[in-house]
Amino acid sequence: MATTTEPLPNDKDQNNDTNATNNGARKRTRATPEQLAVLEDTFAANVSPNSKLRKQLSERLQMSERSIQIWFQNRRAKVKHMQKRAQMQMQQASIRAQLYHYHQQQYGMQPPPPPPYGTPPIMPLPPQSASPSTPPPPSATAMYPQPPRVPLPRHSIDSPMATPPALTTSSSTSSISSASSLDSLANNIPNSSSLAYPLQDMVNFPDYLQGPLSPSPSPHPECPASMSSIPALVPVPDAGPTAMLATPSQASMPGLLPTDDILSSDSLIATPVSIMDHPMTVRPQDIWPHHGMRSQSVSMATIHSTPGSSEPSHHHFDRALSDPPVATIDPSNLLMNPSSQPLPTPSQDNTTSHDTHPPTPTPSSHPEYDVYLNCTTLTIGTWHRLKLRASDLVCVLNGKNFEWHIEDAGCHFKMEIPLSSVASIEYMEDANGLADVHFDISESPSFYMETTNEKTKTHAWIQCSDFTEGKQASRFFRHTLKGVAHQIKQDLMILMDKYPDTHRLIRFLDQAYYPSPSASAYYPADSSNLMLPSSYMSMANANPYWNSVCQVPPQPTMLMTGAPSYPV
Amino acid sequence: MATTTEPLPNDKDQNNDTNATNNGARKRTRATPEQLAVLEDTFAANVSPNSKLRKQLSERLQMSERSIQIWFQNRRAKVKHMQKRAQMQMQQASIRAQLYHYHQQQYGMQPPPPPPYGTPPIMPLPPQSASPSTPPPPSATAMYPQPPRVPLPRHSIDSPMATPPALTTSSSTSSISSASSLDSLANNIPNSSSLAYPLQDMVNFPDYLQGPLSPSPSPHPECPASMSSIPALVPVPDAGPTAMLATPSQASMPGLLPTDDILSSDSLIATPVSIMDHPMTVRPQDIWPHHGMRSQSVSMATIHSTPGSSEPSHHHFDRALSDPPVATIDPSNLLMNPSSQPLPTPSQDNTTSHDTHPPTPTPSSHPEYDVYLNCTTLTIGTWHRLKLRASDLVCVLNGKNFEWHIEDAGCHFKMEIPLSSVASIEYMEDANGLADVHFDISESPSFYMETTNEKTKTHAWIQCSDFTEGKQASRFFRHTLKGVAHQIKQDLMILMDKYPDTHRLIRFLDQAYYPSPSASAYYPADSSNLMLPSSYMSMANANPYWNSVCQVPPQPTMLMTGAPSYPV
DNA sequence: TTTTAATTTAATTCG
DNA sequence: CGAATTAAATTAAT
Repeated sequence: MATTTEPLPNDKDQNNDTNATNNGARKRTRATPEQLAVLEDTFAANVSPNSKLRKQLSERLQMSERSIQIWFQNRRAKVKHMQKRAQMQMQQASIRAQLYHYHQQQYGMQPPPPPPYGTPPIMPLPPQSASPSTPPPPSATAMYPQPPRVPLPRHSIDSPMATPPALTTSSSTSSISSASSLDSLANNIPNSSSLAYPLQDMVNFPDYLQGPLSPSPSPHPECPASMSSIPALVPVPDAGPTAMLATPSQASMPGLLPTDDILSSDSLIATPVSIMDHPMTVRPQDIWPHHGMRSQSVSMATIHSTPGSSEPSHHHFDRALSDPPVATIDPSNLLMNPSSQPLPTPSQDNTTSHDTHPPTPTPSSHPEYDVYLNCTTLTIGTWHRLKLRASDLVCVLNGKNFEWHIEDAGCHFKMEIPLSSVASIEYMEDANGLADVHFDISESPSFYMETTNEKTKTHAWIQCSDFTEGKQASRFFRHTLKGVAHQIKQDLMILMDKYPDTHRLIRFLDQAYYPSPSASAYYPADSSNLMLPSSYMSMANANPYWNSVCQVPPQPTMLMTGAPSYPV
Repeated sequence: MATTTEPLPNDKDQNNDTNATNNGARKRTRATPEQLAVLEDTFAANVSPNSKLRKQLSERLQMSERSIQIWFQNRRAKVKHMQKRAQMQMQQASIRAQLYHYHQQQYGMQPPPPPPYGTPPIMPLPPQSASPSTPPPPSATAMYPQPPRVPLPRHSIDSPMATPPALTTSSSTSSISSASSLDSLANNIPNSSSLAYPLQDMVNFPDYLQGPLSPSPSPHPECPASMSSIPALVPVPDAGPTAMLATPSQASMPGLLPTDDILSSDSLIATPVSIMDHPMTVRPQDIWPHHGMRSQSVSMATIHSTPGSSEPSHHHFDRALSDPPVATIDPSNLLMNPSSQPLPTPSQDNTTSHDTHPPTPTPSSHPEYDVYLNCTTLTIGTWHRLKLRASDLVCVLNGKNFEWHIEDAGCHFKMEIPLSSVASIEYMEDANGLADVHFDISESPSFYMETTNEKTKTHAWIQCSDFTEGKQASRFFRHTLKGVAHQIKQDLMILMDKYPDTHRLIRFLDQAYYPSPSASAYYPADSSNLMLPSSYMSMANANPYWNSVCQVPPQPTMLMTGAPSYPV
């Protein structure tokens, strides 16, 4: 009772309920910023720590294990909730896009003006979706300050060809404007009666499209991409599968302590965490109030399909930093891309994900090895995608492209970055055993979503518009993957091994400090060397949950710091 | 969709997982109040219905069988969890009692003041157990609103005799105050240094005594009553084996439907329920939020031993409704009561419990027959004891006393009610095939706990303080047994047969209504007559789990209603 | 009001 | 089936 410094464990059984009377007087213990920093940092790498890690956190943070557990529960719930909101926005935007397109086709006229908030009145939507009692989700045009608009080429909105709803292959292409310009345009159009007729008289929107907007307790809406039965209505998610996670350190959180010994080794490797069933789609500012920048959400999606091409070619739209790309919609071609390519989700059996994959069903037909980058988070601008379960985020160098795969509520998205457009890849490790890998690219990625032909049960990728919130991926050309340091470092080395031409791109930077002394207590003095893929494999296999939450293998971080093994 | 009124509650098969993405959007189907009422009512009589009964419930409640099953599982787990919590409180109180007593003996001074919350500072506890981030568990004295305190006779606390720790027989008797007075006293004493010395330097508390207070991962603490190795430390559970169950109807739940046809006959008699390993110790408000009254937990136990008497005599303390009894402690005599009387647990072979027992090993040496009252619940005030397994609750008229036996985590308790103090026994049957038997008594019962001499392996009953939560048994003189109607009715008839002088006490009241028409679906038209003990016997034998959860035999309830068979 | 700690309950997984 | 865990929903404190 006298000598010990602080590692006095908490009374592991105090949590057993304290309120003896169960009198609802719950006492709230607010987490201090320091505690929060550690918790968030841990959450960034492991959204569902096992009891051992929780115990370590408990000791470190002087919180009860119960509180730790509850914090993580609530944290996951929070992300999930955000995702739900964001997805609703996405679908609303999608419906608006369909509407707009339908109008284009049917009447060759300006689309009905969307209301300043929420859903357009022409939609047979329940009033409460736009009722003031339920504040409309901070969508897009309403919530975010409009960026400086670059005048758009008029032709992009001035070709209202009255194309009939093409249910079959048709080369008709209706160009529409990009989101912000459309919105600004639409907002200036009075809600004329001729445009406000009820659309549902002609079009029966399937339930799942009205899903989240319906007042009825409809089941969770399906992915609107698998809608081959209604080819004219192309849901083009616009807000996209925006998901997020950032570490407080990334967000330049003030008062952040260099907490580093969270990612304990053995406790992490053995965690049979349950994999969350929902991918996360949230906006960064919902989770990280420290993000000063507010991204701008957009309202209208665009699709550019490439008929007949089994792999969509890269369309490098003319773009500027402040000018979203302009694409065209041709719904008639949506199902013309029958290359059934299931989403590569190596993390579902991702115990081998560190290994080079022999020819696997990949989004592309390149014979090259796929190299997977095991990461927890993808960040572009302030848009984030958090990997809570295996399929939420898959980053792979596949042939000549980097591909970021995102699965959200059954919808598969991806963006492709040609390796040729990558200017540099920077690996930066922090003191917490985490690392960022910055991809500086020279042009916008290409965006795709997967469609499912429900008749043939085949899948196809169709190009779509930038699905990141605010189309940030079209403006910010630095993509950052965040992951466990040595894990992603190894992936990079594998990458260099398989793709020697990346040597000139990759740089390993030691951002900062070595692990703090206290970290040694958590990282056992395991001096095992950096494992090469062959030996790494077996280790990964030891934990079937390997990639699901990007758990860290039992390797001391300090071995990862210092000079890069592959200086280029 | 047109005719039915409203009983189309939940779409019983909507849960077939619409989301193809296997995003396990766990659909939570919340039970309606009506469903809950039925479930709780069923649970009150049968905590583990078999599949047949579950199926009936499923049809009746429009819930899936799976949901029914899960509900019961969770319900059992809930009770069990409550029990664990309550027992830990009990043990904490016990430890405090020991501490206090130790102080009394060692130093003849006031006990160290307990801190406002949690464990006293003299305990070797890690600092963070009192850190602000982890608020200590609110102990009984802290959480419960203190009742109006009745001034206690000062002598009860003014005899701080410096008795040395009596490890052998000693007639020294140190009087201590009752719980509330002790707490109030202790709280007023400043934490002077002379009292805050480390006690463990002189006394090695066994691990199981420090159980919930210890920072070490101690295993589940044993019953503190079997501690003959440390005779000076007499664990006197104070919160006692509080357990509970009440039916929603008893708790005057609003919106309760007269559901009555739950206790299906054959499905009940054949249920091979697994017997839970833990008795239940929960507080009523944990389970029945409808209980308006909040019991007051107390902090200090008292013991009054009766040296040399093989059966403790009844000490009728001076008591008032708001004044807990005051007793004395003489730990030297704790092991002086070597009548090894195993707890009579007739329900372990209780298929014969309806029969008159020939001379069995009973707590008393009376030659009279023991008559067991098969019941599910004992209720005193808002304190409840639920019988989940056989030994959890045994109610027996044994010679001249009613005895309520309670076994909790290896600890045996009982309270004795002299037959002479019973003013009336009322049998009231409800429409659900359950019945309450109200015992109105004229004085407080006597309370005992069983000790085990670990050397001789003999057991002994020592008198202890009221172990019901809040010492309600010392204030409320109506004891209610709840059980299966005709079962307990028969027991009463047997009782009257064996103890003719109880005729004047027992009254059979027909509380209410006949079973509702819908009940006929669940009570097969088995018009078998009220079985007399002789014929009843065989039937009871058919189910070895007969008494463990007080399952109801296949007898129509309506036969039980109506005029009492033994009008007095 | 929003955020978040905490509770309750339905459901899942594993042994 | 139970134990442990988790998610969904809710409550309540901030």
